Formats: sequence, C-alpha cells, structure tokens
Amino acid sequence: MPEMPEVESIKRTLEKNINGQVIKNVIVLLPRMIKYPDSISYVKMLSGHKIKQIQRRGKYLIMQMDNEIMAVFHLRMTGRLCYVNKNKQEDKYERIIFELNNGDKLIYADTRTLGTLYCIKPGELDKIKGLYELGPEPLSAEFTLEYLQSKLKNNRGKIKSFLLNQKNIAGLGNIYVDESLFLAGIYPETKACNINKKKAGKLIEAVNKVIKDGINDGGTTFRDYVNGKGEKGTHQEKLFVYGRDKKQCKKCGTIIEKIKVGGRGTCFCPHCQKLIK
DNA sequence: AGAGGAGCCTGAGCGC
DNA sequence: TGCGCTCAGGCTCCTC
Repeated sequence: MPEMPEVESIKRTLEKNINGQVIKNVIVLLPRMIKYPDSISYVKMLSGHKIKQIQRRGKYLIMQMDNEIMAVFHLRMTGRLCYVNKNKQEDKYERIIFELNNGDKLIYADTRTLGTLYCIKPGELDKIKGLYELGPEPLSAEFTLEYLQSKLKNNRGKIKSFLLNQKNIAGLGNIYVDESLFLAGIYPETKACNINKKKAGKLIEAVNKVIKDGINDGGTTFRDYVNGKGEKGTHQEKLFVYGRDKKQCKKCGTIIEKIKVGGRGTCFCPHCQKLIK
C-alpha cells in the first residue's frame, strides 16, 4: 500500500531509466483505470512523446511530457509502476503498458484495479481534485507548527482521521499515521482540536522522522508494494505499532492493541499513547 | 460545513 | 476441499 515514502522510492528508481525516453505506444488493457480523459485520448496524448521527468506530489506520480502534457498516476492500494526490459515475462496484473523506443517497457500493474490514471493539459490540474487540493508535504518548509496548529484548532474530528486527510498533510497513509502517533505519544482517538502547541510540535517531529526513515529504507512492504525496479522495501522491520497487535511494545513491553478509527484498522500502545482531553 | 459511512476491487486467511 | 465471510486501505461520493 504505497504511501509517500513508497511513491518517492518508485520515483527515484524510475527516473534514471525513463527520463528522456520516448513512449512509442500505449497499450490499455483495462480502459476503466483511465479516469480522465478517455482511454483513446490518453493513448493519443502520450504516444510519440518524450518523458521529460517524473515527479511526485503526495501519493501521486506525475510524468511531465515534452508536449506539456502530464500523465498522472495514483497507485491506491495495489498499484505498481515498474520499468522492465524487453525480455521480462508478463505480470498477471498488467493493466497499462507503455512501450518505449529502446524496446523496454514501463508497466502499470494493479491487482485490485483501484488505482487511477489521468492525462491532463496545462491548466487542467483541477480535473484531478485530490491532487489539486493536496496539503503541504511532510519535510517541507510549508509544514510548520503555525500551519498545523491553525488546522488542528478548527477540527473536531479524531487526530488519526485528520492525519489521513490529504488536504491537511499530503502523503500519509494508515501505516505512517499509526507510527507517527506512536512516536508523538498521542492516542489515535484524541480530538484534533485538543492537541496543544507542545504536542503539535512533537507530532511534526514524529511525522517528519517516520517519513524520512521510510524513504531511507526504500518504503514499507506488507503485501504488494515494490519500487520501480520491482524490489521490496525494508521499513516494515522497524515499525513500532502497525501490524504488531497482540505483540509487545518495543519501548515498554505493553501489548499493542488494535481498534477501528474512522473505519481504519488502528494499532497503538495503550501505555505509550495517551488520550488528550 | 464537516464528519462518518458505503462502495469500489481482488486475494488472503479464517472457521466450519 | 471448498464455501462464505471478513479484512486489507485510498479516495470519492453521498447522507446526516
């Protein structure tokens, strides 16, 4: 389940191989994955054009083309974007194939087919609402204590739901949110508006650390995630709470518990993470 | 307006 | 062995 560190790892492993390459042809095996415009226009807009560079924003991957077109990918849970050379055998879950001029391929594969692909012209960013409305990135200059406090103040929902909302902070998903809340010592059902300045500062530190460590480890692989070369990440070995329910907390030895918060499975340490009232 | 829940999807894992 | 159920989770859409 790719979150920001996984998508960043995909970007980094792909860029060396695809920047400057020309897309010879696009084969759309599952047209419904193309959300905008339609699959026929999608193929036309990209075929014969050079990939200038690949960028990441939140959990989105963006291929900038030489004709000012942007090909945008969101991998959701099981999407994978891999560079493969001509002789590699096919993946059962291939959905979209980008044939490159050198004979290699860029493959979009997706088991559960929940990923979304778009192709937009300059000025059409608002066609992708989720991308258009993204909040600041962790580790960026915009992700400040003042910003976080101003957002928390007006939010009466739970902090876990707040952190998962991409309009507040771009790129966090279930794994990194649970880990961030553990590091900050905050119980996931704490109301966002109850988090004071000191705790908000801890939360920023925690989010930044978790994201940075995740990127350095090449992402977290629980099930499907692989980078642009098809390799797994290693950050799963360092998780404190996610996927560790009924196990001992690595800090205090208390048994990690699992509850549902806003419909999401949520792991936490009942000793290390306190409800703030 | 903001919060919460359903739905989209397929595969893995479980109990019977 | 196999059936049916639940869960996994990012995001959009809908309702309250």
